[in-house]
Amino acid sequence: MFRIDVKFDLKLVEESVRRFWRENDIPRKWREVTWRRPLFKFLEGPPTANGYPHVGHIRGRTYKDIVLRFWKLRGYDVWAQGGWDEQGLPVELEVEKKLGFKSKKEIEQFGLDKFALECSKLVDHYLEWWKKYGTELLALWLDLEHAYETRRARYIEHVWSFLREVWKRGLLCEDYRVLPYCPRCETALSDAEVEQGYEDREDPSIFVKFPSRDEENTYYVIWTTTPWTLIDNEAIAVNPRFRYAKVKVEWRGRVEYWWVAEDLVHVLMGKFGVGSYEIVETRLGEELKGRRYIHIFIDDVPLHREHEDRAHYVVTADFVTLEMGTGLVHIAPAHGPEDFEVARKYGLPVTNTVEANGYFNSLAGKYSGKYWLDVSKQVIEDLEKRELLVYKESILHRYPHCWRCGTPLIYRADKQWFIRVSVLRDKLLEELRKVSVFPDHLRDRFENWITNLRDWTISRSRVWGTPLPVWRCRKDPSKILVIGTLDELRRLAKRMPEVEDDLLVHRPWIDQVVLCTEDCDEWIREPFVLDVWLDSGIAWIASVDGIRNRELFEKLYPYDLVTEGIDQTRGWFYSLLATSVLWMGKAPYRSILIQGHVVDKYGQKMSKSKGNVIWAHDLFERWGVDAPRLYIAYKVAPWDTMAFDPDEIKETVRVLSILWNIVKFADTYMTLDKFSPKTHTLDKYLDKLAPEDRWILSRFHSRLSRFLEHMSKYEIHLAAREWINLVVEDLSHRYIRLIRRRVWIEEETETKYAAYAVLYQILKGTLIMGSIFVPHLTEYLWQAFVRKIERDEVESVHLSLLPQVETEYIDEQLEKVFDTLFEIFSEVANLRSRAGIKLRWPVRRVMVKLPDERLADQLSRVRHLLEYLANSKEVVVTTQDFECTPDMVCSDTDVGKIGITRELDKNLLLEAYARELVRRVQFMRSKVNLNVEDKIEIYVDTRDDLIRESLSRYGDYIATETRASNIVIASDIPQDCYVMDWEIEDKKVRIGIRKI
RNA sequence: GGGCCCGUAGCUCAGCUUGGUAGAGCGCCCGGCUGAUAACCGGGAGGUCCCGGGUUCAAAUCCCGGCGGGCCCA
Repeated sequence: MFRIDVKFDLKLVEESVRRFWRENDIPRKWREVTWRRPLFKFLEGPPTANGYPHVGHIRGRTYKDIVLRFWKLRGYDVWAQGGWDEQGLPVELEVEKKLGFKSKKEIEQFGLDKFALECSKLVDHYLEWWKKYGTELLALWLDLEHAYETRRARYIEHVWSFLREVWKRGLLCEDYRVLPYCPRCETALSDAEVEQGYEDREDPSIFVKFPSRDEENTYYVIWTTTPWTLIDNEAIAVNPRFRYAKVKVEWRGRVEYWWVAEDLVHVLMGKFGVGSYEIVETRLGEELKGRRYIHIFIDDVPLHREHEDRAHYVVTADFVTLEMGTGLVHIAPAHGPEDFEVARKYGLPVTNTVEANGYFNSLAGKYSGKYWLDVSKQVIEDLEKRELLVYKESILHRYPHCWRCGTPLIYRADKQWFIRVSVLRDKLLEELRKVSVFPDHLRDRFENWITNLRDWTISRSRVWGTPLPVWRCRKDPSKILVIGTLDELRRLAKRMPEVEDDLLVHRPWIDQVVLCTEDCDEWIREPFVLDVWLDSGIAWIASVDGIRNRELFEKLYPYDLVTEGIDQTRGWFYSLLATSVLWMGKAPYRSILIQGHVVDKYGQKMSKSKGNVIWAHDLFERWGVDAPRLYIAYKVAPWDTMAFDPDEIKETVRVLSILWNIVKFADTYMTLDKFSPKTHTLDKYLDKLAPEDRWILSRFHSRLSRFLEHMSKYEIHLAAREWINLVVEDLSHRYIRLIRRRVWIEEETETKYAAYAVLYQILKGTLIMGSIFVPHLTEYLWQAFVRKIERDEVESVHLSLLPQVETEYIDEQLEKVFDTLFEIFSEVANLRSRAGIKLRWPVRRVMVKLPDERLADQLSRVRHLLEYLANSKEVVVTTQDFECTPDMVCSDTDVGKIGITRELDKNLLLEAYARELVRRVQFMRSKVNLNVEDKIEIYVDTRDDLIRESLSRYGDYIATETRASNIVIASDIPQDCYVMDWEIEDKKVRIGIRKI
């Protein structure tokens, strides 16, 4: 099943590994919680089942998996329960899209019950994709069998219990508030939701004059970007401390008087194109207070006639600034939180003529029945006609949009349910400070958010969500009852639909539940559902059914880690914190890892409309799983934005193929030589280790140590880079190259087995380390190599343990010596290519001058390695300067001065020819597909004396290198030979080989 | 308007905490190896370290001010 003598094919590898895991139940064994080992407690942030998983999700889930695997390999049990977010606006919108609905009315016509069932069905559909591509295929071993689901009755009961607790503490409130509404979804949104939807938008920016009632021919000039709110205007606000000017202007051929802030007069008159003007009077804002104006829609919107006694005058407010506008702010109490506050203070009427769907109602007179955006246009037109529009332009600004459907939001006053989290601000900050935030520089943002925290609007006028568990007494609507559990509900129920629990806890069924108590014989439910963030926010207890499984809950809470995208600072990270601090008095997590977003390779946000989304399914189809995983792991820090370029995955494929080949190399020779780690233990060879063996041991353990260090700080990219360098640089480029000669020796030498013992141990460690990034390939190699050589090793690499860092192996100086060694080799190669001497041609001498005596001394002791690498007869390492004679090429480098001789005497020449011959024979061997151990006979036909001499002097060498039993110099080559004609430096040579 | 992050080779990113001659991978060009072989290895070209100022013997690195990109808050 696991063979390494085949072509490297990642997708086949993954396929057979998946089968192995399935057949041997490895993920379940991996997840097993013994309660005997320390437990790493992870709380899964539930993905919303309203779409297909894409590369952004895969990134986040790869990190989750890497971290979980890491702790498992450190000897922990891991708590890895899955979870799904299945309700709320996101799901409803997908269903609406599917059914082709454009408004909430259509849902009602369709039937709430049918709609709810459609929602549930949609969730089922997407869950399949999430389970397969977002989880199992990715090899994210969450427990999906026991995954928590926010639509289940058991889960919803926790949200209810939480709210009942909030209610008991007097923090669940009902009140009029000005809130952002999505007119498309016809529901209010929370601050957290609004934060996610700021987008640039072009709006009209208009300056309007309100006629004064007290002064002849005089106007107050205000500025607004929301013309439609003028309909519900009730006052003008000025800053009591600013000075205002009454300006005599000539406008459209008439002379009149305008009030604006004094400091802005010049700028504004310029903007309005008023040629000549004159300030005739100035007043403090405070002095303007109480002055009356004529409402500009007094005729069009009859309602305002009724307000004339108690509104339509100048008020003062500190929030008025001079940054934008005129220093006079129009106040529409229903359409701005600040306006609302002012209205409360002055007792102004709160007029709201706009319904939740964005249409003006019958109170709006002339504007009744129109959509707010159209009203804006019409207001501008009307004001223009009436010559009340002083100036009009447009403005590009950040405007809140619905986070799910993209519709611009409107602010309007309505009755809503709140949790008074604002009173908890300090406690939340205090508890947050105890949490480790990765990266720490994002802590400020989180704190900043909490510092500015406002009360949490939790009611939504929607369908598919956790119902607000509030019932109101029919006879006395001031009486409220909050239900915490289904048991309680059943106990008090007077009427209840006969449906299963999971439906009962949803609209419309729950709406039919009528309760009865001693106080009141008929309690009717408030028809709201809850903000979906409350669902996932309660996961810290609901995921394990904590109100019933108290013991388990207490073992898990608080969790060690929660990790999601940066957008969740105000989403899930916050809702977890708020609910937990409210209910339990502390944060539900010890650390949070905040992940960056994924953008496309041009740095553009991925979106369906742009068509640049990379779906998990396509990604895996093309690249398999391990290569994208390693790519994600090493490319950037978890918290950085990642520009995802699928073409770059090739790089990680290359790394993985190198790993494959290294193991294949080891496997080939270890098998050939019957290496056994039980008899050829590393201990046995410790005093026979070559310097390169001691070097790779040191390098491995220092890399392992840094790997652990990085992982503990969630610097996953740095840990991955350590591992990649271990594979590519240390093992492939260096160590294997250095031990090749030793490994090729056919006799059973101790030095060969020493190399095997070292290489084997390091490869095992490398596979275990790498298993957190590339779980499939490492498993495959574990089975194909490690478990072939050690049958009693643990059955899966994922059930093994990371090796300990053996500090006694770490020798920084030795590592430095080898770094220097390879740098010198590099430079020699450079000098050779400059001098036109191929590596195959030996040089007489390499001179190295190092500044550091100790380094020079140590390097000198491994100069035989340099002689081998550089193909030099001699390497001289000194700290003395040497002369660069005319027969040398030299260079000064970072490490020191390096020179090589370029004279080629006859001896060297003969050796060079021998190598040339070897190379050609090797080429021919591979041409005829000979195996490593096949023996051959070589026939050489040449008339060149030097080549003949080379053959006779280096015959043994050539024979050994090419596994030839004999070499014949002959002018006629036997018929059954494979023959090729060659030219070696203009010398013609015909070579024939045959297998014997 | 405020806060945070980022700006280094054609591309993706290290280096910056603790100043000391600018790094890697990919791509490109050239070469090697042919016993890891549809693999592996080496070399080269390529940079105004976003701009300007300051501190310093010395700045990619520290400080100040801009510019550009991203995120967040108002």
